[in-house]
Amino acid sequence: MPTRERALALRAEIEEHNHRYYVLDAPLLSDAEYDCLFRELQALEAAHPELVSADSPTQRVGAAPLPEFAAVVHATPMLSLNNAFDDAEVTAFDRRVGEGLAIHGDLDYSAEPKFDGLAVSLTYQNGILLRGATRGDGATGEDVTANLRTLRSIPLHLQGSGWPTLLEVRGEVLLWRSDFERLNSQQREKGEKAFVNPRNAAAGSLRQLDPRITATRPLRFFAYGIGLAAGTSLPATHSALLDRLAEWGFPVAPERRRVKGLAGLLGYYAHIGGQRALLPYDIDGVVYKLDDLAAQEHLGFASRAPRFAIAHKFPAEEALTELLGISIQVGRTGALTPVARLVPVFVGGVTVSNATLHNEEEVRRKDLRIGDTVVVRRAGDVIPEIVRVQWEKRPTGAPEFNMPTSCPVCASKVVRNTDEAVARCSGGIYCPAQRKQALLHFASRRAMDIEGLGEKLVEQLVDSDIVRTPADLYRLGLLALANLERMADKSASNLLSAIEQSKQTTLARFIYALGIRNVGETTARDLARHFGNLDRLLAADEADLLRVPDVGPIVARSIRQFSGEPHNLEVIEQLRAAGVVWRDVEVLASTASNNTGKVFVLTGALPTLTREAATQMIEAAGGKVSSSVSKKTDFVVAGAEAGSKLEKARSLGVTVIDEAQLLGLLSVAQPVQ
DNA sequence: TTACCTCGAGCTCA
DNA sequence: CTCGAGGTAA
Repeated sequence: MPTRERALALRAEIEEHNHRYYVLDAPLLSDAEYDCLFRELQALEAAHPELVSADSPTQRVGAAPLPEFAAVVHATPMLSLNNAFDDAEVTAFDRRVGEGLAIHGDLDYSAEPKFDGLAVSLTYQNGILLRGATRGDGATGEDVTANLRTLRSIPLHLQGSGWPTLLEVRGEVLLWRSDFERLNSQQREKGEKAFVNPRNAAAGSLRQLDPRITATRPLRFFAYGIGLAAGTSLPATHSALLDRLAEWGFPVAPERRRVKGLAGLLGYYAHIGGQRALLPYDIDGVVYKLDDLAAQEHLGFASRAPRFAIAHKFPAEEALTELLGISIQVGRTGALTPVARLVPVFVGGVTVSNATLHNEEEVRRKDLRIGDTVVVRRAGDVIPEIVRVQWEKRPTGAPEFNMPTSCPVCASKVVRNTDEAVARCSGGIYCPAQRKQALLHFASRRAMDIEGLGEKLVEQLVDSDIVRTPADLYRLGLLALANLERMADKSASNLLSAIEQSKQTTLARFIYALGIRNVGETTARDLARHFGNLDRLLAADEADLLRVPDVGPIVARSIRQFSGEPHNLEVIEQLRAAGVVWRDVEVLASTASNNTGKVFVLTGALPTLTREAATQMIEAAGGKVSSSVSKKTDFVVAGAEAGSKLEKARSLGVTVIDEAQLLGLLSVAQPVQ
């Protein structure tokens, strides 16, 4: 057989066995027989490098390391699902779906386990794996193609036929528990650190810059849906779509089922719950999706999650531990937060030793006392929470918790407004804790972006009284930094140059950096845009401030309080004197105000602009971009394959425009900065 | 909130 | 080798 044909045959055969092993879980060959084929192909390709192709199974061993991961903008955002924690919430979901579709009687759902891994997106062009990306914040993720290529359960090219020319498959990367155990014993043998749970091990493996390391980690993939498909028609139901994905070579959960109505959903939940410990991988619940894809489209999305699907989560794992004490954290605004210090306990896959208690009321309600035995869980997957106290184990004489009446850091009086739950230290800038937080905020990435000024450094700078206000940062010299820990020549000069660089900023960033209460990034931008320069903002009275879009009485009062404080004005003067500058934003001209406050909704794929670019342009012109169509929407910008938003716009009589019309609208108001 | 990866640089010991 | 900072993910 000619070499070329032999290579192709070997590839096909190896892929087939990969598929049988990793996807169907039904191998035909022993590992040794498989290795034999694999080595033959490797040898062939080594002898004939021109035969090597990116979709050859030998390429799964991992390409050369990358300097960094590139950003990937998702064609359609990778949203998360709403959660249901009990039967009542599932019942409500089923009722909402029925009402939304005006259907009485049982609905058909597709139900599947909810894998505990990381969400990824795989893009195939003409059947070839083109790109793999992490979910990121839903809009933008990271390009981890080289790493995902090494997963044998991910097809490098699609099988079967009838696949779209452009296909984006979404699914979960995870480790099976048995593979995780094996990986950890290998790690220990090599003298490296073991991972604490399969999810983190999978996440860590995927974030390796060197794909050759990823290749040695037994990661798996399960597909659960698609983000995009162009060039062919798809099945009418989600369950048929999953079957189709299986035909194309993707692993899909064998536990998936079609179920009918609420009873079917709850029955499935109970069934999978019973199987949970027997499954080879970790799951944290089950997912229900309305099966009919057209009906899904009809229901559409509410804010950040689809209306047609929900995750029914298993109850969070709980553990017993002891409350060692309650410490008080002082925030940037002086807010005092009680934090439970716990005897470390492993729960929900991590070791928990702290849990925020939010405020005094919360501690009272749970009646926590030092020395109590408490039930701890991780609520909503992440935040540790004290569920309750085991009263019977309470040590005798344990005193009630009281919020301190003076700040634990600066001893200033603690005040609490009658209508608020939070107690605050009244020390303001005299409180070192508040100063530290204010400085960290000032230096943070979204504010002045002073790289290298982190927690430990701020701690040292404030404690040694080298820095009291943000303006002091700009007076720092090599000498002042000389005696600090971990701050030798190189670090010091890097810090100074980062501080120097931060002097060039924007008005919006600067306003945000000031840390005015209730003024976050968005409000800071609104203020910068409205007033155009800082002096006008500082001189504004409440009435002026209320004219800014989205500024209400509370925000207006906070700003007035800030600018009425001479010390704040002084620091601002010092900052300007030190050379902090920004280009004043021109107040939008009257022609531009055509778009001011107008609400745009983007739907479908625009011919030339990305969603991000369109959003930026609209915002720069004073408009707003919203994710869902309502009566308040002024324009719906529709692109190719616009879906339910377009229908909704028509039914509400909202003006629908295309990209060209959008550009026309915006062109009268060119972005100012 | 915790766990993980990665980087640059400081510290430590030969 | 260890630390601090900065990033990501759930």
